[in-house]
Amino acid sequence: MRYDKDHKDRTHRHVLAVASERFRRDGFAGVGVASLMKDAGLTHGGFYGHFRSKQALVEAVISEGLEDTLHHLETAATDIESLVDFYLRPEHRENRAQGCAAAALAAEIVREPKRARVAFTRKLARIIAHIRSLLPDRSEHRAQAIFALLVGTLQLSRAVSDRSLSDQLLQAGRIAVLALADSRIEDT
Amino acid sequence: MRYDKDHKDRTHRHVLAVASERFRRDGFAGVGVASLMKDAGLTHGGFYGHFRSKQALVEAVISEGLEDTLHHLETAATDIESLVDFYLRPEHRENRAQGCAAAALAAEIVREPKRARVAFTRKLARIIAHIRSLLPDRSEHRAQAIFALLVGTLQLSRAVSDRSLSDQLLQAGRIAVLALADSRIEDT
DNA sequence: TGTACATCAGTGAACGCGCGTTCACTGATGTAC
DNA sequence: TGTACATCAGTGAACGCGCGTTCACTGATGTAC
Repeated sequence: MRYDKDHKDRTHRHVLAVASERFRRDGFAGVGVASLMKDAGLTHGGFYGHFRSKQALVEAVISEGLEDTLHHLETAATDIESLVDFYLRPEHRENRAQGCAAAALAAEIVREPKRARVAFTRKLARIIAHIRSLLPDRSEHRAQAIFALLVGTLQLSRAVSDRSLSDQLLQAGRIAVLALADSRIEDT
Repeated sequence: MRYDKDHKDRTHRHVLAVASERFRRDGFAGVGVASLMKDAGLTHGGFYGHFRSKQALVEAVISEGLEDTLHHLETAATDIESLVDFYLRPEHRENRAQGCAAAALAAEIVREPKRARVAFTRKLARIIAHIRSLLPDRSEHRAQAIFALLVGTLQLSRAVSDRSLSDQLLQAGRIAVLALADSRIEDT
């Protein structure tokens, strides 16, 4: 079956998008090539027409596959309050696949080769720059701490088995982020 | 070779301890039974004399294998400043295997069965209770946010490829934890 | 005290299985004549 | 306009490999007589 000129490109992006969700839900090691391609509506053999290896896919997802989520966060968070509303809402906790990649994958990215960690670092820098732009004093340190707090809060709220504790953690994170954003404390 | 009465018990605890380190470094999926037992100085077949399955080991590590680390944190952190000194020091960032299990494994524990998440929740509650005892106002919310901030900061500082950014993140986390601990903001 | 036997933690070959990867093939459609 | 051929994204059988797991076995030492 011959396809139109940009068919392969569309498939490539589709596989990347599916992988991006599967990785966030099941981890890099938890997603097999065959299972991934099945989710994408294809068979496993075709994978290698799009990516050199599974490792190459992991790196492609980190450097290209998370663009939409980042964009989503950048547009949804127009001030600190909308940032916490967006990030710490229960639906984000429940939906790892479409959620923040840093919260889902940071612990695994540690084990990836330098190239992948460089790509992750670039994304992180963009997020922090965005948060910084929402802060009254444009503090870099404060922006960094706020994002770390968001990531940690979301992760703990997901890992915990007790629903009300999980809700409490989200609430605690919310209050602390707002406190940090308002804080008058110097950061040097 | 017949062994003395508590030999098997010692081996059991030894395998548990080795697994606890390997899991924190390589993730649950990244540690094979054979490789684990080799690290413990044994052969793979013997594993099943100690644990019903790899899954049972994962659950055993979560509910029993992290006791020493928890104890370590509880004794090292006698006030908020020693807590951040202990948690956010570069050696902790570099040493995942002996470091905080929440930072290393929270993102993976999400995928574990309820039983494992219940065990994790208990550990987390103890940590938070300890942090709470260090706070001037004994605020639960603040203690929760502080631990989330510590976890998120450590993870991001580990994932990032740039050394000076990583150091900056640790520093930003430190300042923010101290700010939160001092904060006069109400938390209801 | 000496000998035969029981014990049982640990060994390592073997199992089925799913992994990542390769490759000869398919077949719908664009192109050449 | 009709026919022969080239193209190439996607197919699926097959590969070696390491996984988790099983099990018959080993062999040092405690126990029975």
